[in-house]
Amino acid sequence: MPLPQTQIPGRLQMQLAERGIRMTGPRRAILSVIETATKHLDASQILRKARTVDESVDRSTVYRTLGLLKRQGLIDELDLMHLNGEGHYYERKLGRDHIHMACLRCGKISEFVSRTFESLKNQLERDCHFHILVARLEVGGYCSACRR
Amino acid sequence: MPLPQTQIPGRLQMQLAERGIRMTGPRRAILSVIETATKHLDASQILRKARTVDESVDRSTVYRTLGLLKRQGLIDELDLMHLNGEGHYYERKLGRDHIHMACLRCGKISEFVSRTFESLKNQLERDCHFHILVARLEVGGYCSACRR
DNA sequence: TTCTTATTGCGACCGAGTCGCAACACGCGC
DNA sequence: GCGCGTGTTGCGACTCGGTCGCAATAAGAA
Ligand SMILES: [Mn+2]
Ligand SMILES: [Mn+2]
Ligand SMILES: [Zn+2]
Ligand SMILES: [Zn+2]
Repeated sequence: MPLPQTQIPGRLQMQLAERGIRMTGPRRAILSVIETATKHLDASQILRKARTVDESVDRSTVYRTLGLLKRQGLIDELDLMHLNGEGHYYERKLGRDHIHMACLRCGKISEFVSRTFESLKNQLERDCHFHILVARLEVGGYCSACRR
Repeated sequence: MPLPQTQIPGRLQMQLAERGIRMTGPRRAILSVIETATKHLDASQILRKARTVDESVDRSTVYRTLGLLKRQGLIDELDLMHLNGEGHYYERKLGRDHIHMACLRCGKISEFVSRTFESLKNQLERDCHFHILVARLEVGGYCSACRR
């Protein structure tokens, strides 16, 4: 069996280590895929890419790892308006939340960071006495290019 | 075959009529279920309730009708954080959008109307030149009773 | 190195949602 | 009220995203 390629442990790997969570070959492969992703990936895309690193990774391991990362609050799960089928998309959670806009005509996904969004969440926590762990704002409509 | 029970045509039924969309028995059953719902229903709950009005309604007709109502912008589709399985929930779209909060411990769903949310949407339309047709803000966390 | 325990691959499974098709019924024009 | 064309329906088969139980395996603490 080939050595797992020595790679600088990414942030995700470190964050799991800090929490005392066991690190394995398949996990390293999946984490690196998520960490180096340049767009929102669904589970089957993550699987395919992870397999180019570790041939033997199984579909269920991908789902189990995504479940782990969700529970740890390290990734977000998105619908992106279910533009293509019923699947979900995943992305690393970074400092500030962002809004996702999906164009219903061309399918383009754009992102937007907003101070107002932060205020809205604060208002919610205050007025509703609700402790927010995840907040997902997804919008569907027409992007600047497709709108007329 | 029994006459479809004569019922005052609800708002949804009227809105479809205005748009010149054909009205049928199964549709009337499904619309009335959605219109009289007191909580967020998923497709199988809608089916079950619709069948108490019209025994013969089929699962696929429910999905087709939900698709129609979505395309017409008359209902919203919700994840409610997928607290139970992967299904979606539906509710009539009324005047002002509202936010959904799902308690990850007790499962309670609460709703909240916010002026800030409206401003946020306006800001988005202005700053991103994006024409919003649907906006879904869903929040997961702990409700006032479960938080400590 | 040993030992415990978490994790994995596998295969079978489940449930949500879709689709093609032939039968049906809505509602328009007569 | 009576046809007729077209939109809608029920049905059954299917796809696809995601889950689960289990025996084999590998982490990592001691
Ligand atoms: Mn994003
Ligand atoms: Mn969803
Ligand atoms: Zn577009
Ligand atoms: Zn609660």
